Amino acid sequence: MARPKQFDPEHALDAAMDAFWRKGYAATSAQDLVDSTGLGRGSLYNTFVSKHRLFEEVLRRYEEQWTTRQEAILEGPEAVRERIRAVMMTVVDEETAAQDGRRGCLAVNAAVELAGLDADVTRLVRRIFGRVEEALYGALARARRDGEIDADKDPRALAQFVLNAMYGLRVLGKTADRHTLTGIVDTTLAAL
Amino acid sequence: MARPKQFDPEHALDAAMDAFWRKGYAATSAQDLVDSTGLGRGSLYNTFVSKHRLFEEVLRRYEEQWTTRQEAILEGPEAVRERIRAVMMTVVDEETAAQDGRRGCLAVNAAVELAGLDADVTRLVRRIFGRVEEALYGALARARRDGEIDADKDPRALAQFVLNAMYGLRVLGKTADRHTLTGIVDTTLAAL
DNA sequence: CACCTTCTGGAACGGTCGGTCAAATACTCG
DNA sequence: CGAGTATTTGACCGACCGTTCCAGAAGGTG
Repeated sequence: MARPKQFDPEHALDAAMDAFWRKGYAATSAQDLVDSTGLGRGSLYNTFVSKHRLFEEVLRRYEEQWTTRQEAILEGPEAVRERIRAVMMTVVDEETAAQDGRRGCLAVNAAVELAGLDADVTRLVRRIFGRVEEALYGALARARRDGEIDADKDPRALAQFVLNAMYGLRVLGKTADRHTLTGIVDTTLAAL
Repeated sequence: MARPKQFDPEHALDAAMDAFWRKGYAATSAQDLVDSTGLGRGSLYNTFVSKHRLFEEVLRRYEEQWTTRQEAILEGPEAVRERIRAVMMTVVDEETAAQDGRRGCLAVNAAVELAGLDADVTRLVRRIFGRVEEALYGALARARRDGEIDADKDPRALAQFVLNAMYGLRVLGKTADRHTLTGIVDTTLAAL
């Protein structure tokens, strides 16, 4: 019908995600987004409407990618504790791998920066948190039925407990060393 | 020697802390600081040099106030688990009390927004985290000597585990309800 | 009291913010 | 190949950014 886009919107979304992830929402300028995506200002606004809408889209994409990966690990055939160790260790790995700035979890960063101030972001973050909790709950409930987890433990409480520890790692990961973080993972797993 | 200040710098610092706490560093403008402190631009810059220096001063004041309070609770005469429950519940209370925007912990917010990007803030945050960990460690080491905690438990690992859970609460506190948060506190305490 | 220093309030600074727009361009379809 | 439509480019917008500056006010000191 007309001139097609010269860029891949998903690729641009990934570039924008990287920018927001490193610097946060407020500190990432329109110019930063132009630079990181390589798009012109016009194309950027023509495609993504506004900085805010772009950020929402980025969060949705993050949910799609990250949550799906966590769900896949948690639905695996290994022992629950191994599966939960695996998801927790992806967090530790992410935080300690990058030598240049540990950027944490985009959803956690967004929650800390904007929850309560921005209704749309709050809603998106709540959904991401909810999905991960649900995946943990699924794994733990199944493990309890299978006798891997004591019958007197509440899978819902355990799921929230693990989720809490994972998000703690995102915060402590900003300053703590790998040894400390793996120690926390061990202590957390021992409580299941 | 000359004209004395018409305002109390500590009071201004508290007002600035409130502004930074609610909106974060980047999203708080010089105008916001003028409005919240009630100072003129001249007085503000004459006293606090720059937005960045002011934020550092605010973080130091936060450390002084918050850390001291946590240390006081942890040095108390009650059973360790009660003392640790008390510090964790102050977090839960803070997050669920405010109807208008749960602002979290200033140090956690600063860590998530700026650690890795701002060396001065990273250093200050690391010190705050360190002091709280040390206070927890002191309480747990004493409890182990007194037989309140099993001898085969490592007080350092437990201190970091509790610290991690506290910072998780700061994140989850953005979206979770009080019942969920208290449940997490219970599960965490049961692991000591 | 006059002097000197500091503080105060607000105008003003260059720069950047998020966002818009019109002209040039490149594609599809008839 | 010409008409029509959407994308691209980058100049441009008013508002606001963090910061500076200065004229005048207000004390303490001699």
